[in-house]
Amino acid sequence: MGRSPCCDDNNLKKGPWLPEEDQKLIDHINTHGLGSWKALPKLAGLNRCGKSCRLRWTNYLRPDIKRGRFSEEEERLIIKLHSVLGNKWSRIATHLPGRTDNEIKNFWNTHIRKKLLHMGIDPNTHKPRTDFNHLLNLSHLLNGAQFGNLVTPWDNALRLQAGATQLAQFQLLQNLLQVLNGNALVPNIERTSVDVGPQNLNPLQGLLNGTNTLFTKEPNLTPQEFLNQGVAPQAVNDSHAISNSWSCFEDGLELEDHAIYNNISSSNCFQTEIPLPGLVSVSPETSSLNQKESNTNATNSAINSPTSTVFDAWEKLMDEEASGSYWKDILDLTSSPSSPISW
DNA sequence: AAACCCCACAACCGCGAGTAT
DNA sequence: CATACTCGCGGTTGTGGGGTT
Repeated sequence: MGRSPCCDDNNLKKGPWLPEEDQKLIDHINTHGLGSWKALPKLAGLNRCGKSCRLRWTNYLRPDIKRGRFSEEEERLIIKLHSVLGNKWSRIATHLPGRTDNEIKNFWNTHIRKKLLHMGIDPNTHKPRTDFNHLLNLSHLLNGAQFGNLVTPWDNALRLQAGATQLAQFQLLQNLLQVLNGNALVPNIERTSVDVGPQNLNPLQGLLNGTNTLFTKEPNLTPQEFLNQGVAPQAVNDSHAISNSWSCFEDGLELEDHAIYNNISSSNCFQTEIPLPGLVSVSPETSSLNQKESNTNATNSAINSPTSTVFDAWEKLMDEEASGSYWKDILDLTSSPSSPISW
């Protein structure tokens, strides 16, 4: 089957539309309604191909198009829909009255995508990014300390701080990842090293040498299994809060999308059937880190809120990280000689 | 003030699916 | 059934405007 000869005519005008052209198109459609796009240009007196006319109409001239900035509500909806439908912009657009697929696509590529990346979330998978370059970069400092090639005591202090920061970040990230993956919480930090053997006690080492990832796949647990493993009941409740928030969103989906959503969520996206744990650490080692409980409340409350999403938690985390107040307390704890952390 | 860079968005291109002949 | 054609979608590009150096 050959390609359509629709726009092969080189004499047809391309590029930005002039107001007169817009008016011709509008007048024609108002008078004759939508018919064959192929025939429209000639009938409307336009030196454009039908495809160009259709695009101009559907993306710009249609009277029901809502112009202007996307609201936060719309942005959240787009993110959620994208996590369910992927790059099905036309499908996503059907859930946002007055918005075109092209507009949503542009908004995604220019705003949301960057925002998610900044938050450490892979915009394609909606899971946390596996390329934590900043963590890896920091880990070089650790490696230096590990091999004893310190130059000055000041270097040592810097590396210690970097290491402590990384450990704290890793632990928190780990919990978040567990939440996002719908997995049980890791009881302690050594748990992540199980997959790579007892010699690899540094989780970052696994990241560096490729033997470990931030997404240690573990079996999903039922609420009862959660409890049996000693996870606080609150954690289970928290998980239901997230599930509820998702189910609210599900209500807004059409049946067709619902089927897709269920398919995705049960495989590699968000888990709603399996309860999600809360952002609480049960690690004996890290419990001392979490003594500064007030500092983690912001993150926890984000999860506790029935209307919050995982993205809220991430955003809060990143804000905390940026402000440094949260990490400062951890650093104060871990940079002391009696630091409970040892790799 | 000019040059350069970056960003947002409109528009284009190529492809696949669906439909008519 | 094969072919021709149209339509719609998603990826990509081009361009204008604003900000920065």
